[in-house]
Amino acid sequence: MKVLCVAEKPSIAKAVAGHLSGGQATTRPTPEKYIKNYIFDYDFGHPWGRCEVTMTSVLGHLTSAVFSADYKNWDYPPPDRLFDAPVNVIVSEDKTKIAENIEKQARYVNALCIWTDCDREGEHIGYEICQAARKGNRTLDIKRARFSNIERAHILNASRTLINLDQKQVNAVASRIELDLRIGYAFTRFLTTNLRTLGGPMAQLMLSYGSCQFPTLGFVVDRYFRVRNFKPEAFWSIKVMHKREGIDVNFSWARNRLFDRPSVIILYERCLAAKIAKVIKVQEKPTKKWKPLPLTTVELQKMATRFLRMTGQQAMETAEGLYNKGFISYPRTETDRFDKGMNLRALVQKQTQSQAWGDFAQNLADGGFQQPRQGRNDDKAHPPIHPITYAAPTALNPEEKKVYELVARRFLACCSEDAKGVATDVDIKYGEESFHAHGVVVLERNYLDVYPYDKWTGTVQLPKFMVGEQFQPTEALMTEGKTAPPNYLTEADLIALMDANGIGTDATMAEHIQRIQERDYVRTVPRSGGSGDEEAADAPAARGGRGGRGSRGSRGRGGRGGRGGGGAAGNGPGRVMEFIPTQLGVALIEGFDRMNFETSLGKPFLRKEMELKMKAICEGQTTKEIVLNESIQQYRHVYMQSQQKLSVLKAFLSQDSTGSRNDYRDFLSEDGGYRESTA
DNA sequence: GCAAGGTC
Repeated sequence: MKVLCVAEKPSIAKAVAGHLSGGQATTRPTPEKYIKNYIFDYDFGHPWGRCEVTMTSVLGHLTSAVFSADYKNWDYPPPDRLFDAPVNVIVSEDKTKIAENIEKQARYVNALCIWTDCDREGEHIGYEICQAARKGNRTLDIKRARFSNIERAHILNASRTLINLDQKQVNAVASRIELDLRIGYAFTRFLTTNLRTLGGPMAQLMLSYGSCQFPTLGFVVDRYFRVRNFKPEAFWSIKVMHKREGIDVNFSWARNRLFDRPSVIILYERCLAAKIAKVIKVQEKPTKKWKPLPLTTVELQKMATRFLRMTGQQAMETAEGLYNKGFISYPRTETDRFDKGMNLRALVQKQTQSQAWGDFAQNLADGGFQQPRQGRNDDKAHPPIHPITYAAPTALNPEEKKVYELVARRFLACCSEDAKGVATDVDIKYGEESFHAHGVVVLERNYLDVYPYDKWTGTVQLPKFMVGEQFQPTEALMTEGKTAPPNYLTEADLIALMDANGIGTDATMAEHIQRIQERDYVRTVPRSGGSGDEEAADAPAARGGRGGRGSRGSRGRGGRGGRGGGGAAGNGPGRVMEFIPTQLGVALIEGFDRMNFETSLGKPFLRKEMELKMKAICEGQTTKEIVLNESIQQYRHVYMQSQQKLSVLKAFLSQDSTGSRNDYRDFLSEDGGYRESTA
């Protein structure tokens, strides 16, 4: 019996061949420089038994969907013909050598075993491999291995419990490919050729539409309007401060704030009249700050943009470099839980060599090790991102050093203990009003020692208070403030939105963000100092107690998580980049919102719909043919509407090109309508 | 010249 095994990428082929052969595989080069064939013997058990094995790989997808040559021209046939033009699946030009290698190897074997990633795209790639192999051999027995990591025992187990390819998943992906091609090409040509006639800057531009890039742009535009149309509201509050044991204890008002000044004045004056505050509750209880979850791609990108002064794209390129050098595991994963079988202690041990975090790792190795928390996501294809082997700083360039450090520290944090502390809560009654103070003392920093990206804020120690005791507050203030607009989106925010709404995959999100910048739909600008916090500060409106006057208008800091706090990896505050749409970007989104009443291309719902349809195909509730028919009809309808109301879109864009000022407020859609986070 | 998805 002879078997051909094919993996999705060279690293998997190498690892699997290593395990199956017991390190005894013979390596042969192929015409494609990245790909090698491994030859060895292996006993698959029933039914194949002892086999001569050739193991090789592809590099992702082998094929691509293309229109026939009659549709090359942008003007004729008109773009809407792309909705039903024939689509051909061909081996991509840069993959012919790979396909030929598989075809040729298939001639010498009886069976084919697919070792692609166990996700939907992997299933489709598996199918592409089948097609290439069948060209060389019509009578192959075809199976697929199911595996989610490349631990030896796991791989050996997978090789003995082979399954069949899941044609439903293959069909789901085939639908996605065809729809993205038809819709993307049709609308891109439609936009570009029609709006070119406006002249001016439009004449030169490429205006692309894509099922991921447009919703990504939509998020930026939506936030832009929320900021622009924000109406600040004045509010008033009462703050009580008491100095004891050299500590200023700030008590916050149980009512937080009211938007009615006279009421606050009355309540405030009652407090002052009472003069004395009484402690009604003192509570001390243990508390902890949880260590982070194992690292996913989305999380890596969010952290890199926050703490490493990198874009998501740069972070991914750097992580890929580290992966290709064997320093870190595969960087494209949705999984935030480690497989129980993984030997994490051995990986911790490897980090003990580090100057920077070796001592911490040694502590874990000496008994401090704790099993990581288990997140809820598992893509069944890859483990969380973790260091594979120790990388000396001298072996890395500056970017790689930062990303590697992040991955290593995150991993060690995962394998250590939550930070522990004691929280103190003090409630007082001052007149008729209740106030509250909260303090935390950190007792054991634990993971925080290796993980400078997290801070345990609010670590203020409170002095002793006794229930029933009375005191005259050092100071009581009536404060006033204004609600402040939200911030424009940072890259981390944008990635989080895409993730929560299923726009793009972990491997492509950063590309979509880059693409809408290339297209001049959005730009990044440094965050200006002004806005930033949920609420603008509390300028004192009046003071009482024994205190004097304070300075006006100091703006509170803090608010949103993730600012500053880089520590070793450091990112100074004040260089946060924000995404704002260009007038072109605004015009496209708003134009589509106005043109197509029920299905706006700018909203993320369409992508979510496609996702649901793919799931339905996988679960057997519908078929590829039905989904393609439905969706093409739907998008053709949107296309026709867009064509009819082209003047609306043109109006938006010509305002842009003449440079006239728009008041976009009229066009703001009330409901955001999409999810703000996964939480 | 256009999409999004793999991977190098």
